[in-house]
Amino acid sequence: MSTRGRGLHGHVLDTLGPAITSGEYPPGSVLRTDELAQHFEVSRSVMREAVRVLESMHLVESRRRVGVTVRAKAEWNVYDPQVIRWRLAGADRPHQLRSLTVLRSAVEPVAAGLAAQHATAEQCAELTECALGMVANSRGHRLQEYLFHDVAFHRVILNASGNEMFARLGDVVAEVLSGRTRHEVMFEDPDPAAVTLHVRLAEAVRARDAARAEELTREITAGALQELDVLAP
Amino acid sequence: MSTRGRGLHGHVLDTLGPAITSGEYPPGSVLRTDELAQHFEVSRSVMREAVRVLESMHLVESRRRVGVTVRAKAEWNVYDPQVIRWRLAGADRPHQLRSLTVLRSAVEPVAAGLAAQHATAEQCAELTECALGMVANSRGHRLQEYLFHDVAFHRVILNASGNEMFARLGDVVAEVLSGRTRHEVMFEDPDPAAVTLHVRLAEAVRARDAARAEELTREITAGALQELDVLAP
DNA sequence: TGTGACGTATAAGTCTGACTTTTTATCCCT
DNA sequence: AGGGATAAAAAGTCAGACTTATACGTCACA
Repeated sequence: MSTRGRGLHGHVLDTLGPAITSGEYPPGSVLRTDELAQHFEVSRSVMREAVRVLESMHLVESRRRVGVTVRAKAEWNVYDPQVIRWRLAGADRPHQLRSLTVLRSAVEPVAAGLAAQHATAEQCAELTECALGMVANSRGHRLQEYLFHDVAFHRVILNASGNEMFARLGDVVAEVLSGRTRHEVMFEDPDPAAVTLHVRLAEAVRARDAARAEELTREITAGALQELDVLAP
Repeated sequence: MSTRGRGLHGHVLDTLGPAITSGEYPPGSVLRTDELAQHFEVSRSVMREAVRVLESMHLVESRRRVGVTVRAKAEWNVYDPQVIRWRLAGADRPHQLRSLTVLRSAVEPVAAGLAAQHATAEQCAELTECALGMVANSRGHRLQEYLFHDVAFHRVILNASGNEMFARLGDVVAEVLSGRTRHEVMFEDPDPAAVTLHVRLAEAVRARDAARAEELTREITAGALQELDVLAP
């Protein structure tokens, strides 16, 4: 998924991107296009295209007579899904996971409130379906199946909010949730309280109760934050 | 600011990017690199670099034997500052402004709460300074000066939250605020209630009162949303 | 000794043309 | 009509030559 071989420049990015975001090339480092091209055994044209992409993500800055300079972390386009994926795969994964979870705790409650106002009948149906799927897979170590429905649930909420900025966070939430299941210690079944909250949230949206939907989502994201505190001190 | 002449490919992007985000090339449209290169009177290499950047923003998809296809709006990286700027300059500016303001109403209250917990003494000082600047310029049609302090105020809050995802929304908030002053009808002095709220928010952060900071920011963003409702029906 | 003008080396930027690869559409044969 | 060979089209890749901006060192002059 992350590595779709869409050409040589894609392969270069898949190596160089993580190298930069992981700090292998610290901010201020100067790279030279020619050297990189040799190192990756690609032509300068391909290398230049890769550098342009990194530049558009504000990871690097290219200046004449100087080279390609790695920018300060504070300048990176941290909302770029590609950058998020690179960072989640790298060393500061825990830190990144926390940042994103805090973002979730801000955005999702408001999104849920809007979803309660704007969700179509179809979206309400999807929501209850996902919630039921979560319940059905909440026991017996069916983590993959549970995750699938959990991700789908939050995606529907974000989409149903009717706000495109919220909707585009679906991928981010998916990464956070799946990352939690994949990498962190999560051998046990999911918290029953969380499952119940999702079921009640689906009901609240169906009932057009925006305030309740918002409050329930606050509890869900608060739980996610708390869980993170337990796992990563 | 937006058009920094960082080369020919930058100039191409400044034309082609807005053309795509404004719907001049609707989703599904197929462009050909060679034709575009001729049209912009640049070499294919330059054109290819521009296309790569657009591709990294998920605005287009490049496929062999087909061409460069404009992607559906739902796939765009709408958090990319460049994309945001292009869209704010285009036709669906009102829609975009609303989306971003809703995002603000979700993020800023939580950010303010965190800021109250983590702000340094220096940041607290900056905050009160900005608030005073707003007060000083809240009368007498000093809109530019008021805007300057308003933007700085919200930037400090987002930075002080200690969350990098929030911090990177500083530019977005700046665009929204300055856009409001620049394009919309805002000949009158700013709402005195809003000014007061900012002053009180600075106090709340200084007093480490997270709950109050969050609530005050909710009122501020609610006001911004309401203002938008009045101006754009 | 400090300072400013000047020249030079360097690395990115640009262009061109030839070649390769992938994918799609067409055509032909069964 | 269906399926497989074939051709065409567009992106992808590469190599090499040239251009341009600019950091840095040098040297003359104050």
